Amino acid sequence: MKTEPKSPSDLSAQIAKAIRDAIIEGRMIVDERLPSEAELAAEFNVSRPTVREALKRLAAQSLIRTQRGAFGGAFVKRLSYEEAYGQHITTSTLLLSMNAVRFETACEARYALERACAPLAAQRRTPDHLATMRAEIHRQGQPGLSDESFCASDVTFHRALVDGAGNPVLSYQLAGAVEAMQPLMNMITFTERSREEIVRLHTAIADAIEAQDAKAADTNLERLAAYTLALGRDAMEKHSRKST
Amino acid sequence: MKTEPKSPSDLSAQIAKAIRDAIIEGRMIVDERLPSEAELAAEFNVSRPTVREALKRLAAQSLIRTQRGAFGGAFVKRLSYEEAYGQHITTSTLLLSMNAVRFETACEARYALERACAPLAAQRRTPDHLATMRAEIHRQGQPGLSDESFCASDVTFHRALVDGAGNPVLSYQLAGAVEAMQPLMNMITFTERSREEIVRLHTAIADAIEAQDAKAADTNLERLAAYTLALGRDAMEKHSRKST
DNA sequence: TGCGCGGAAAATGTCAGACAATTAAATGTA
DNA sequence: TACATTTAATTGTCTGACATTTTCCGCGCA
Repeated sequence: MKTEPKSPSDLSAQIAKAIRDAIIEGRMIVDERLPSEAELAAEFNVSRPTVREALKRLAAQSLIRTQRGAFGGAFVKRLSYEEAYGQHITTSTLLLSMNAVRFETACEARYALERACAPLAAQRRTPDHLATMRAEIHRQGQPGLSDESFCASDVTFHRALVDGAGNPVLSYQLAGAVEAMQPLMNMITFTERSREEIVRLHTAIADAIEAQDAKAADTNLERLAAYTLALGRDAMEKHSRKST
Repeated sequence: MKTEPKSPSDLSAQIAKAIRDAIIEGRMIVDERLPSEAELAAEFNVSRPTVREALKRLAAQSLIRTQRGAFGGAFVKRLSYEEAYGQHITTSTLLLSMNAVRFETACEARYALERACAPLAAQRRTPDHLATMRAEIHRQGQPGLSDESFCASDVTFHRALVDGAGNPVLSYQLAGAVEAMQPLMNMITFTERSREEIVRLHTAIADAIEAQDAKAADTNLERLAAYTLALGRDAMEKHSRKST
């Protein structure tokens, strides 16, 4: 007398879904303890390994944490910003790398979103954000910096800009867009001249943010978007010529 | 002679991480088959259930899919936009519900991002997008619509707006911001007057998008943001008064 | 009475072995 | 050749056991 034999097999997925729904719909609150594996097994009429597979699925999504020992068990976990960042970045990166997303598409998305942050960042940036931006600009001017390091510094710069908006939800959403672009950016070879131009634009952006001039920040971000797009188009073209 | 007894216990997490890294770093490509569970068990020197728990973790993140039968097994999965949407929405919703995010913060993030899409949507919207927007506006004008349905329709309207930008990466990033707001929006009681105002603004936005007038779209989105913020503040205030 | 220590208990983590279910390829047959 | 049957490989599930970790409680001792 099985409840529903509709979806053929994969009991652990069904059980995971049932528990996940309970958490999402708020029927279980943070730090509440789930029944023990044995109890869940009895409740769902499956064996303990099956329940365990279900719990591991939830653990992979940071929905629960487990704790050994007496009065241990599985607990609904408070999803921290950091973990959410991490998951979002992983997903975004894979999405881009596995779906042959055009450089233009990713670039457009990233700068559109970043420009949305700029006015807020101009209002609210703290000395900390400005210091980070300046430090990264300085690093980007160092000769002998590898292309990878240059890109990594670029990401840090832009994250500081985004964080400057002082809205953690915005930072979270943007993290995916900014970080996921890095693998695509890494394919670009930055000549000395292009680095100079980028540093120039970064400086202009930092200046505008410091001066709380939203309009100037937007203008220069737009220029940077256009320049990055051109660089990327160039690199992609070379790349495709090589493989043809 | 264990390889690394550094992190005590949770072999399945370590194994999952090892495989996940291999996929993220591109050492395994889409549709490539992983070794069978028995082979992985031998390779990592653990039992099959432990390997299975690791694989379930990866399956929960849509990194692999499994297939039964001869020549079945676990395969690296192409992460589809839809699945990525789903994961992002789940994570975003939980992040907001579990971290006592202020209505203002979420609202600000959402409209900042949406306004970033508007100019692109004005350029590229198709008749389909316009039709969806008009249909939802019509629904929102129906009397007797529950607050929940009104909110759901609101989400559909805004997703059509975002999709109108014709950039799937942008749609993906925005999905989290727009959908995750719904539980917060659901706490608002929409009076007849507030619905009228929202419908009026939605109509103005749809008109602007249809006329490809980016500036008008932006202006009205800004107004909608301000109005939503005011409604939300009101609702939150009442809510906190009730519980005090 | 107060304190520390050790065992019991409860829970997750891991293992071993078995069987069921499913699927594609190989094989046999008309 | 075309179709049915067998077979082998692989995941899905179950049972039972043991290892490990952690908390709690009671006991002995000062």
